[in-house]
Amino acid sequence: MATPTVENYLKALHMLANEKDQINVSDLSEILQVSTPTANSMAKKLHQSGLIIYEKYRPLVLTDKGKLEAAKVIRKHRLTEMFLVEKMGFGWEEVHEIAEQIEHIQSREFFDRMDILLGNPSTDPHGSPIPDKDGHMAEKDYKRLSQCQKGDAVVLVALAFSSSEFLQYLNEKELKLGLTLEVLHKEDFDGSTTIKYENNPSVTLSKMVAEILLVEAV
Amino acid sequence: MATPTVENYLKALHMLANEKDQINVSDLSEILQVSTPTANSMAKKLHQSGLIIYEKYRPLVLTDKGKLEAAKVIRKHRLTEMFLVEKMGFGWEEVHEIAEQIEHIQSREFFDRMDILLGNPSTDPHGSPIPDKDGHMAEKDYKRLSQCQKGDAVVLVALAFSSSEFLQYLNEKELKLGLTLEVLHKEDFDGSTTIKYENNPSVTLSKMVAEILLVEAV
DNA sequence: TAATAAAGTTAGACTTATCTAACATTAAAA
DNA sequence: TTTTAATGTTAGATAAGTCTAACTTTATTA
Repeated sequence: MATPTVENYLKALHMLANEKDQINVSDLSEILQVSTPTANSMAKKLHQSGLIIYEKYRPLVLTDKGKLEAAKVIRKHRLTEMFLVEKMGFGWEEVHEIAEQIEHIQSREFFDRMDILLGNPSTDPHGSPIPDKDGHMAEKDYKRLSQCQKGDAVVLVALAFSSSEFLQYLNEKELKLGLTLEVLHKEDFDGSTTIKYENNPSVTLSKMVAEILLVEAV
Repeated sequence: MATPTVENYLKALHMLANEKDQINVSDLSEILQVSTPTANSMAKKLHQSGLIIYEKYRPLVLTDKGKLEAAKVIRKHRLTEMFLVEKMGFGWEEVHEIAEQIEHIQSREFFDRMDILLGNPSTDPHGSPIPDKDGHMAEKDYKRLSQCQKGDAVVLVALAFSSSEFLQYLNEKELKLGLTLEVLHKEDFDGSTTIKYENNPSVTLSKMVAEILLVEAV
């Protein structure tokens, strides 16, 4: 069985693979907050276990086995986040740290039970897809709110980023997944987007924020 | 913060303190399945942290600080067991191994939430008391079924031992906490006890089993 | 293309938690 | 009470995961 440390490296590699086409040792060291020699020696170890392909001075590549193991960890993490929100009453901004620990629990039954109680959810509380038991993950390519035009009506379905600070910001604005957003105005000057939703007065979001909000046409 | 390993040592020490009046290094090594030198060196470390009193060749004694920390771990373990049974549908014979892992999660909020959802339970699924947040634990001194006389009617309230094999045995006999047991017969020869409960035909329990079943007068 | 910067690697050390082998002390038995 | 058995301790080794310092390779830029 993979140690919690190995699980964390696999998870990081899987996330990075979705963001970049080349994963360097330094990417790994940065995301996991360890020194490059540490990431390097772990890369060798993962290679020995057949989880990645590692060759000196070359980018890191997850093997199929590595991808599957990584998806399993991500599944455990996201099911946990959903469970914490739906069944235990936590806010979406509180669950990451706890799920970061619970994802390392070794018990198929425990996570299967969560899955059943949640009714086989397909996404976590931030709209990120939950891999199925075989490691398959619906990699949807959502549009960003920043790409929408004046007059568009869209549903907020996911977030491209979900730090607890950012989630708290969304809480203050009463922005939640599932809301229908109407684009009232797009400011060319700074790329900001003004929207209206629910009973709130219109709200102007910076370009940075509008790029994080992932939407689907109504 | 205590590491998971330290938490395990403290838990073991607290359990041992309730069973014996002297805790030797070898007791600790046996219960935790480590070598005596390992238990010895950990004892020195716990002493340094002010969690136990350790002197060469002397029995180990938990300090107040150590007792409190141990009680906190036991609280996390037992709340988890109760949560797994009451909120996630696990059988009482399945929860120990999972709770053994979850007890090391570092998040006050997580366990507080369990506590609230469970309505501040005072015992775990096996009838063992759950310490409160200050580490106080109701140390009830229940009578054993083996001490009951013919004609007694008692309620099964807790178990003095709860391995998954034993719990499975109780499942087969449909014995659960809360049941009222009538003592029909006591066999002097082998110390066995014959009881009747619910709609079952009468059942004879060995002396060994009757000593594990903790009861209260109806 | 040669010099410099950035990234990657090796070597060696540290910490935690574990082990075995050897030795010391206390307790039990003859 | 002396011998033997049980228990406890020390010393030294190991594995996982981490670090810093020094060196190598690849990439960038002048």
